[in-house]
Amino acid sequence: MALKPARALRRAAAPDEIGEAAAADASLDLSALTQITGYPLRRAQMAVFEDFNRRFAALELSPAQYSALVTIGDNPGRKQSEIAGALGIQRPNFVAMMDELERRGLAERLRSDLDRRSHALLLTPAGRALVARARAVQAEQEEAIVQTLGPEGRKTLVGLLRRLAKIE
Amino acid sequence: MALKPARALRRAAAPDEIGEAAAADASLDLSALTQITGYPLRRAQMAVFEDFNRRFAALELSPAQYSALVTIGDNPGRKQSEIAGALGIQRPNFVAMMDELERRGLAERLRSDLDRRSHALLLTPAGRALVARARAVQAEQEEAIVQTLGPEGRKTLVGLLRRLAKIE
DNA sequence: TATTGTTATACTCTATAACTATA
DNA sequence: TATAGTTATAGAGTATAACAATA
Repeated sequence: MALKPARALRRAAAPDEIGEAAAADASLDLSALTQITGYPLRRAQMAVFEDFNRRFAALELSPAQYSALVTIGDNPGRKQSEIAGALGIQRPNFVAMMDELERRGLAERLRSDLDRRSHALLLTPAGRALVARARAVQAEQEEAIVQTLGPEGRKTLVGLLRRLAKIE
Repeated sequence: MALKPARALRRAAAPDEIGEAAAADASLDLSALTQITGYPLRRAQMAVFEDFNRRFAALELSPAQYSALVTIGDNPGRKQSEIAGALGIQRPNFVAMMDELERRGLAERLRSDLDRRSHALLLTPAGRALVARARAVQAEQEEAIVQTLGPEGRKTLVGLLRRLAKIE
């Protein structure tokens, strides 16, 4: 279903903005991990996604659902397998997500006339309205990251991550 | 494509940077996702962990197991709950991991005399030998990242990720 | 009463094989 | 034969409640 409400609500009393996990035992030596790329990469991803879930609890959108709706909205009429493939989601796993988005009246599948095997994906008016609200919430998270890293830091980070993920 | 070709061919031109989407379908517009932090952060984490798994297949070590062994080795005698907490792993989930590391003769649990509820964690000689080999493999992955981002790029990335994850 | 390790459990994510209907 | 969508399923990963032993 939606996200994990318990998990999102659990962090309601957290003091800071974005995650703060491993500080429990400051006397522990984690230097061998914090110096390599993979460990802070994983921790940062967890922190940002946790923050995302908290901000998007009211809209009931997971990161994957947000990425799907935005991609459908920017690429209307594309095949289901094209959307899934672009997002790195296995085709079988994308079926349940589309079922849910369709059930909530946010997106729809239209059978193509040219190739009746495929489904053309579109946003509904309600889906477009939700995406508009969601983009505004997302902009707030991005602004929070700017507060932490500075505008240049954020931009540098995104560029380095894109090169590392080979998505540009 | 089939129903409304005009809309299907529409391209939302990215105002900011490059919009040339991911590898699978180069014509898909993912610019709304690649410009925000969360999406490339997730994709980069997936790519780095996939590369980690390939490199560590021979040693049969997952990223989580590597982090546990390194942390135990750098903090011998610590309580099981301290190691788990420092790594952001729930205590119940750490039990099975320790069972496996112990079964493979890499780590051991010693009952503390001071507080007989707790287990002090240590590496075995075999565990220390494996960690030494694993650190060398890890250094190779880090060098591959330097090849992609440059030495300065890698260092900058790790620093930004640490600040974002609030670990230090 | 609180804490440590543990068991049991459940829910999400992800990966693969195989089916159907089309091509 | 091959492809798009689907079903079924299995495996990780991660979350919480509750229990026994110990403090």
